[in-house]
Amino acid sequence: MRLSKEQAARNRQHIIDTASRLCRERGIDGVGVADLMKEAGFTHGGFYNHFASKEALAAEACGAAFEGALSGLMEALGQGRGGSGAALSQYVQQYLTPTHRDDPSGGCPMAALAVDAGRQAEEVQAAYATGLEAVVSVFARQLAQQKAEAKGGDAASREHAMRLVSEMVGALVLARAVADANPALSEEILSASRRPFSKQEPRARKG
Amino acid sequence: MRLSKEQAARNRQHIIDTASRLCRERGIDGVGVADLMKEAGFTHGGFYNHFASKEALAAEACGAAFEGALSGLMEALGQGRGGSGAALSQYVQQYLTPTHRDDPSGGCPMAALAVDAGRQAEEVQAAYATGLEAVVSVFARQLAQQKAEAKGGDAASREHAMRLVSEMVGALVLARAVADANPALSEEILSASRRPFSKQEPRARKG
DNA sequence: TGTACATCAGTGAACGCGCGTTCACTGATGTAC
DNA sequence: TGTACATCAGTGAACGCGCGTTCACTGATGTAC
Repeated sequence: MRLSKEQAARNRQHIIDTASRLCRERGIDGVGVADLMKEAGFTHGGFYNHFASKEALAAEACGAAFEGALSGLMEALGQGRGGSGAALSQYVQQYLTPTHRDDPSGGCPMAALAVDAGRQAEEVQAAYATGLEAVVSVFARQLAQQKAEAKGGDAASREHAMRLVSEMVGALVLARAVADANPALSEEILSASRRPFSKQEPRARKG
Repeated sequence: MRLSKEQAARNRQHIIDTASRLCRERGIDGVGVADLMKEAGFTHGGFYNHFASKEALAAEACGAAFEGALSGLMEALGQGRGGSGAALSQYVQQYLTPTHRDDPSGGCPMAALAVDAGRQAEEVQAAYATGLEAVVSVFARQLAQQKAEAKGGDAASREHAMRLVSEMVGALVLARAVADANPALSEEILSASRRPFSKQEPRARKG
């Protein structure tokens, strides 16, 4: 039953990617080793051939989720039309949609793992912190570029990036929290934060 | 061993309050029925004399956490000095402190239960949604009052409230996620969102 | 008001179940000669 | 290049443990007469 090194490495990565999705959907403590391995197409005994512990896997899964999110972010910013400002606007608008809200397993790890990470061991938290720092710095660079284009200087871009990321993550997390129980409120939360980035989405008429 | 109705009701409330703290700290799935009852000073068997299920308890605990948070919010807004704007500013600044960050069990349920609520049954999510709606409407009323004082009209106060709550919750949740692994980043997240509400906290000098 | 009995909050043992982890085993791959 | 053996990814049973929930029991409270 021994596999080639290449196949073993591919299987290992497949387990990490599966965990990355499942953990975002159900939370780290909501994913059992047996569950995970079954979902990945294996029996659970082989888990410890790849990982020292569930915690070690969780840290790798968290890192993998951020890798995916970052490459998505870079791609979105790279192909933006009409200047860097437009690209960021488009990214933020797409982030704050019901589609993203309803897809935690494929969506933003900052939002899906936020509360979890604070309760996990430092190994997981470190992966989260590295990913968050990377996202913030990409946002800051983009905002600085945008401000330079607008001849406004790059002052405080990092602080601006922090606040923007906080609002995006907060809105997504709150929208998810009430999505089933109060869909109208959930949609309202998303659109409130989305509107400032949209030229086609005017504020609802005053009652 | 039968207790008076009053004592039984007090014990029940004590269990709910204990659960409210523990769930915010460890997450709903992180609190066992036996754990909880022991922490409250009872043996675990009696749990089902008070609650139909752990889920029912979780919903009551979530509701109780929001009750406490709301009364804290009302109190803070009621005793604000220098107009309603100052009171809200003070509340937001205190919300975004390391002290609050490091006290999830006594702190904001929106932040502590956000990701959890999205994964829980509708009973819990409904309690969360009710609480969130109440917080947002208190914020909106306060912002409307503040804008009226500044003769700016009350336009879009609710939308403004939504965005503010999203940013506050996002910042707190992100700050907690990286508090151990990257304390400097954690503090930076809080101060970025806190500064606009503070007159005494100027932006750090440009590098 | 006094007595007899039903109620029910709390106790602690027990239930089946799934958890993370360990283990002996299999057999194709990788390596030493 | 060919043979002999060590390696190790995957299997599936088993481990101790804690989970949510149920149960028979206790005895003071609440109630009916």
